[in-house]
Amino acid sequence: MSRIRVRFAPSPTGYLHVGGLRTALYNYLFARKQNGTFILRIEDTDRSRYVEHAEENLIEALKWAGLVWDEGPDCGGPKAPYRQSERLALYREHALKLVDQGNAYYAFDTADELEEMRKEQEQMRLPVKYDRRALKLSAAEVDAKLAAGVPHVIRMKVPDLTTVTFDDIVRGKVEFASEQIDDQVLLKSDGFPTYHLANVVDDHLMEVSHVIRGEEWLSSTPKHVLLYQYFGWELPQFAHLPLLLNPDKSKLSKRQGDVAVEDYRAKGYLPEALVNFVALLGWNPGDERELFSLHELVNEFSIERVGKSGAVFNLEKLNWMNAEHLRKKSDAEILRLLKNELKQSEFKDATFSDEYLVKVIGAMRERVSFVKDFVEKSPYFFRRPKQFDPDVVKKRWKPESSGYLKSLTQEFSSLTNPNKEEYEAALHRTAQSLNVGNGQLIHPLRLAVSGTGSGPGLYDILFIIGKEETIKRIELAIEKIK
RNA sequence: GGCCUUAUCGUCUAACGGUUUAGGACGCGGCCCUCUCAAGGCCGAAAUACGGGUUCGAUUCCCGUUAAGGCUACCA
Repeated sequence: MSRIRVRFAPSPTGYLHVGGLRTALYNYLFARKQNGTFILRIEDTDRSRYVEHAEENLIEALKWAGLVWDEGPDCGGPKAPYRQSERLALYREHALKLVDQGNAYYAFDTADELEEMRKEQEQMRLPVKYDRRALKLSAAEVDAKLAAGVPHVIRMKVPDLTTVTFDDIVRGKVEFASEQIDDQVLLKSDGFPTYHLANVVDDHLMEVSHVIRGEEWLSSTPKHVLLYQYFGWELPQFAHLPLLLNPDKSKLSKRQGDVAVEDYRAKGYLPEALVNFVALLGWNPGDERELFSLHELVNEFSIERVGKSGAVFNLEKLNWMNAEHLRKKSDAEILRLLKNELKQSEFKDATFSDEYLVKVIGAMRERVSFVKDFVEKSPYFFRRPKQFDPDVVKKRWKPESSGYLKSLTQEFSSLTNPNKEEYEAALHRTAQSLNVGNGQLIHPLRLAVSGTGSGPGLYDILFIIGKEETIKRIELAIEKIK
């Protein structure tokens, strides 16, 4: 049995698409599970779409997600180079070989001529396809044009009247009539290969055993199969993954939301959550578990369980999953993330001890979905309330409240280093002496110290901000009530 | 238009012909817990696109219809 070798072969368009992340992830999981090799190959054969720093962004996003490759442009490997723009001679050599064998031919048509041809075909409601006009040229004419330096491409010659068949791991047997297959350009006039040629040549030379890619490639797979046959190479196994969809079921794209991994990163999603989420878009373990670490996914993944139908990218479930992954983290991990978050917040100049922040984490971890929620949902742990929620004020601050709060400050003042229970006891005592229900004190007090009507248990808040601060905040609130 | 692919709750999905009154999760609604908000627990509404076959029996197999998507470049 030959070694498992798979690759993720993105074109550097400037960012990593979440669909690309899913494809990369499945390749990675498949390789790791089978003890195979995961290769990163950059398909930069379109000079007109060159984007600066695209490759760095791609690598950055992949690393952020936690994926690690064994061979690639950054780390090298036995089949280097891993950037197609650095392998041009290879493609030319192979294209020429096909011409020699009669499986490909030169064509000298201009872009305008081709466009006109297509227009006519469309008008006559014919399938749009290269009409092989270049094949009418005699050998002498071709040589003359070549010698004269006329711009040209090399096209593959698709056989007539045959059926191209291949087995796809996710879709089963797929067939195409060769009449439907266009004489695809293999080598462009700028000397660069098209995807089809470069992809086949590289996959063979890099000994790729399984081609796992998006469904958008299914239609061009017969061209690739033909090329393997022309070269006399063994076919890899193909697995075409279902597409990731917009809410309207079209292929996931910009315009309808965020598609770049970096967008999700910037919005505060955890890499574990994004990875877990996209893993489940088209694959499931067969039982009812849904929460997985990358490591667990490696153990559970099987390409046979990949589904066939497209999956809508559902943000709400991603949000839930982010909360789940966040809550699973240790205090120490969240502390690191929170400190980082604080540095980018309005509190970047304030300092808080780790001990203090860990208390905040303990109080808030069941109430947040994102790290930034610690700051956004409970800013009162980092500064005094700036304003008091008007709806809550209306409901909780009655005329008698300021008197109650005053009593509370007196009671609290007598406490030394109170813990949660002592705050609670003190509040109960005050309520009793005032002859009112605990709620008459709890709600106004919560509002006074936090500015809002919701959050962790009141005594947790008091304990965290401390006695001096509690009393100060109550006093400031009393001013407001007046 | 042509070719290819797909089709279970709103969404992600389970069910590899019978154990199914079609299961789980997100979201949604209700209840419990409770100082609030969450978390948690319980309950609920919610789906096999349609039509033919095959079979003792179809979500599951076959055909057709419909719908959706992908591809149809000297882009990947």
